[in-house]
Amino acid sequence: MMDAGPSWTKERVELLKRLWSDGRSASQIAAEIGGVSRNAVIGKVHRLGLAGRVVKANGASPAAGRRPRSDADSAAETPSVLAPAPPALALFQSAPPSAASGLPESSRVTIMELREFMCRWPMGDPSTPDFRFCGDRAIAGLPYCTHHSRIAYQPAAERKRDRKVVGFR
DNA sequence: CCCTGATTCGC
DNA sequence: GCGAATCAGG
Repeated sequence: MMDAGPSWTKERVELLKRLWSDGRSASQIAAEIGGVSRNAVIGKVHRLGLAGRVVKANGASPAAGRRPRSDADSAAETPSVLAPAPPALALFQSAPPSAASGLPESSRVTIMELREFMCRWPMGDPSTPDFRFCGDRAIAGLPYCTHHSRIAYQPAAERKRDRKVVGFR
């Protein structure tokens, strides 16, 4: 039989649509469908016009896949905007600089900005207005992002002794 | 570093 | 149409 590669059959497309609308990530869908990469899934999703599950407020993320491989323009690249002064919000007065250990603390959102797919790891004192949630992309089915999931779900064997107070920070 | 989706473009 | 490469961001 000349069964070429398992392309996007109607069944596979329907499965894709279903999983995508179901909120599964591209990589998860790719793994579930099998035989395709997450890029393939994303590409197909876009061609199907399914992209943009999340309604962004105001085209907040225009930047994405440019392809600088064309050296032609790379030569004429203009550095332009240099970022001289980082705002450096001094958010948590109780947060020492000891975060140098590599603590991501990337996004931080208020409870109003918190979405289902965002990490609910509490950060700061809940009794103060500075209180935020981590807000990173949560692992599907879990309330936390990958980083905080590792903290929250430590194997008992590993945290036996080194269990420093994880405290919400 | 892990992940996420977005985009471009050679095939 | 397809998806790897690449990008930006969490």
